Amino acid sequence: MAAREVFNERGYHGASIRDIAKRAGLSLSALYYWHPSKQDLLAALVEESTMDYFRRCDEALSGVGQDPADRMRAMVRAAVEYRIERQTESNIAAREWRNLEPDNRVRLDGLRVNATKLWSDIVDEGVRQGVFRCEHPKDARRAAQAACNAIAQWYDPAGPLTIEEMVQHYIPIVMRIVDHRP
Amino acid sequence: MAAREVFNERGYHGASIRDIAKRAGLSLSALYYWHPSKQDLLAALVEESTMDYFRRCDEALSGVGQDPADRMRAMVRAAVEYRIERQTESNIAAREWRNLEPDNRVRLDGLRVNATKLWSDIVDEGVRQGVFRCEHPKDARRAAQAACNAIAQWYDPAGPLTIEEMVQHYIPIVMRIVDHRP
DNA sequence: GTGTTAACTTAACGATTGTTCGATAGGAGC
DNA sequence: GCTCCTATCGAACAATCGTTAAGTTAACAC
Repeated sequence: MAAREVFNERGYHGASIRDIAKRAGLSLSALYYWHPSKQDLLAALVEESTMDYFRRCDEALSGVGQDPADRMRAMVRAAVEYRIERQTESNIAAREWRNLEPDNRVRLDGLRVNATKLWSDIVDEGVRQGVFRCEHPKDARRAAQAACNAIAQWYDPAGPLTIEEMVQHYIPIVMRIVDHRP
Repeated sequence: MAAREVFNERGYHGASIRDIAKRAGLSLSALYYWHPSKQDLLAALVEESTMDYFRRCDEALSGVGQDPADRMRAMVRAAVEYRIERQTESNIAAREWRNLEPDNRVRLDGLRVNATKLWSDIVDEGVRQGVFRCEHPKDARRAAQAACNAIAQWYDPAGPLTIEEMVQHYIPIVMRIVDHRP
């Protein structure tokens, strides 16, 4: 989808449907034959990307045991990989969320809440077991998510850091945020 | 400035100059009498806000000694206070940075680099002295900044957390991110 | 009273926006 | 040969966009 590139470069309102069509190698009318509206282009993109994020996290957790530390490590891996591998969509979803029309926003907010709950449950269980000793679990969770989310804003695929290195850097950071003590 | 509200609600391209004028209680032409262009409205807003951030950080650091831990705590306080007290401008600057025209962007990028260097210098000095033991200072700095920056995205002034509580929550989080050991 | 200036007004400018319409080309089925 | 359907085209729609021009009002200086 070429809408991805144009939305990323110019933002939702800054991107014209003519730019998108041109980038896709389609005429204006041909684009409308395939997609009903500009809003639908954004909603479809955000939905696919958000579902991909949730699915990655869900699968990562299903492949690991019940230990909160293990689950947190799996979660960070999934999150870091997603933010890098789906960098463009991640940034569009973050920036253009507000430009979704109410129906789309409400529907997709559900997905977002689900994903955040995956983080919360791990932190809460770790605190309950006493292996995470952070004083404020909610803020620890927010800090951990924010650190991972921000990767999409600055990561340079042509830079020195591989995805695996990023995962290995961010796992200890997040473990310290939740104050993990084995 | 009413541009602040409208840019925040609709984004730069989504906000029309007519909306901004109406919100300011001005006619369209009266707005143009006071401000040369829509782009100038955004640039002025972002510049003032970014300078305020830098000034707050700078003053916080000048009021504290050379100990990296003390300096980091002062920095977190300044950052958290800024993200809450200037929440709207903070969000606009973050989201609409890309919509600054090249001249404005280049000029303001300098400010942003300066602010980031304040963080880097503290982390680097802490690592040099051995009081911060994080393995990857650059990523620790990025995580700390991201955690503080994100506050502007979710903080609710009508919610249960006061500014001072936020400061007290985020100082230990950041100290753990840089792996401070006294 | 005359001239100057600041602070607006109404009206319009050309350009671009998202979207739609009717025409048409080409292939498949019969 | 005829019909149907998919995919696309060029052209146009009304609306809105950022910006500007020209005229008006009120206050003040001298």
